[in-house]
Amino acid sequence: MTSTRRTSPTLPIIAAPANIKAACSSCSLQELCLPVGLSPAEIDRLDRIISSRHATRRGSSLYRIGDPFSNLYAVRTGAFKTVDLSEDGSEKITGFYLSGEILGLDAISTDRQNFGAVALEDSEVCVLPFKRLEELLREIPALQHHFHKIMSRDIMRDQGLMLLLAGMKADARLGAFLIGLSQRFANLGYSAMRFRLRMTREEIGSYLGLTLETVSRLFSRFSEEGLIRIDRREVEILDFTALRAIIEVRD
Amino acid sequence: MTSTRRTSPTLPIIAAPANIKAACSSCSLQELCLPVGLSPAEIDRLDRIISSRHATRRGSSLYRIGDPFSNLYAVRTGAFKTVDLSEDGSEKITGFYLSGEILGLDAISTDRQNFGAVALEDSEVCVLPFKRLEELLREIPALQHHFHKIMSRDIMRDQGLMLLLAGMKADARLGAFLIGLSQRFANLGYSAMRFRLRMTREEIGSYLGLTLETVSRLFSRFSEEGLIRIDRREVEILDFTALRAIIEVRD
DNA sequence: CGCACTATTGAGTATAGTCAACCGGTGTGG
DNA sequence: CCACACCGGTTGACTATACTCAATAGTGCG
Repeated sequence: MTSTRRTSPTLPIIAAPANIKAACSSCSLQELCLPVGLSPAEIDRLDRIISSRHATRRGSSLYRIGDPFSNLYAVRTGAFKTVDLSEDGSEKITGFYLSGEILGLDAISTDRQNFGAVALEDSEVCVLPFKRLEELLREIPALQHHFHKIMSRDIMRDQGLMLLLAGMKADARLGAFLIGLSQRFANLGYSAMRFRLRMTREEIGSYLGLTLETVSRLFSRFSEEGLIRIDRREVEILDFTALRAIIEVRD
Repeated sequence: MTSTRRTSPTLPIIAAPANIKAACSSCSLQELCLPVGLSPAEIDRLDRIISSRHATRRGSSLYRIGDPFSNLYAVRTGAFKTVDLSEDGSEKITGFYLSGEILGLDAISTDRQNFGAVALEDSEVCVLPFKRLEELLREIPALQHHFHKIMSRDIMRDQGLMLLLAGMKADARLGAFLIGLSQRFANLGYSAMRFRLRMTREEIGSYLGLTLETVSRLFSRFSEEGLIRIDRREVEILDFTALRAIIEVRD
């Protein structure tokens, strides 16, 4: 909504010049991203393999389905969606990624991108050359273990979503989605109770296996019931407990 | 649920004695499991960290939710399901695991088992102490990369299931399930066209987000339509192409 | 032999999907 | 600068898909 306004049409999509190259050592996401638990010296070694930052404009692709895989991407600022395209052209959203989260882990197994990554707002990522990262993992046990935890967390999260999709009714899905977003924003230091959705109703529906109409109706219902306040994409959670209660009603 | 009945109370669940300890070097799953692409010398080193095999009787748990995490498990023979228990006692199935597949990857992130693993038939696993495995990954780049691929493949597979659950109708879900099983059996060298289901209709339904009645009705319908022949748990795929066609009708 | 479990099938229902109209804000072009 | 078109969102009416409840039958194990 608003972000388009802020978007300067002249901003090119380029790797950032070397002088503003990525630097974990000075990054505010240090405690959420790859460097967790590393010593300053180790962070410095990590810094050295991160070739560049990369800006992606809202609506543009960071990578497309079928692209050869060579890098992982750590979201620095902004937000992304990953999308699966079916033959008929319709797209399904497989995930949303916020600051500190890693994109591209699924491509390791296939050496090609299996999904496309599209920026939901003007965003910036750190480019992590995977080959060099693997070398570094061999040398820094703490980084190795943390990387395994990151992949494992992805598996966990996906399984959580599977449970949600397989077992929950529409209202519980949307409730769980809001609570999940709330927690992720809280982790980033933002308010857990008030945040802005980065995606449309249609994108939420695609992700949750619902239609945009159902999502819209549920937002209205939650609002009437006093669980949330919602104005366009601004969400305020008014009754966190009641929202949690909705998702417990799992068959 | 039911499984308690069949479990013989006398067969102990134990680590196999040392003389029949796990040995990748002589395992028929070498090309599907961890050792993919390793030299004989490297496989030997892998062998040395695999402390034991472990037999699990049909219906018994390999591990339970909340167990501390220290090992991964490679399925050697048999099949497992992983289950999530909700407070009210109902269980949801998050995955099925056949020979050569790795159990427990989600627990790396939490240091505890997030799901329970229950044998669908009398089964045997190789126990992989994760700490020692990580050490070995640091020393054998080929093993490291393959392990990353295995984790990545898990992420891919989960995302595939998410797409299925979020976007497909009941018949497409079941069709995709059958085709997926068929491919996995084919990988193991079994027939792709004829196999035995290891799980009940209820377990399939739980996994696919359907009721057991819907699963049963769909099997009947597929059967009437000449797509498959099914007798209890014996499945024969008669028209693979038509089955594939069903799952394309997404959205 | 009988019980418990698994599976099949039917009838009625509820949930979410489909189709459609409408609204408001935003950005574009006359 | 205003009008208009477009996109995202809301709401309503109707419908279809899959769920619930229920009855029945076949298997396999104790």
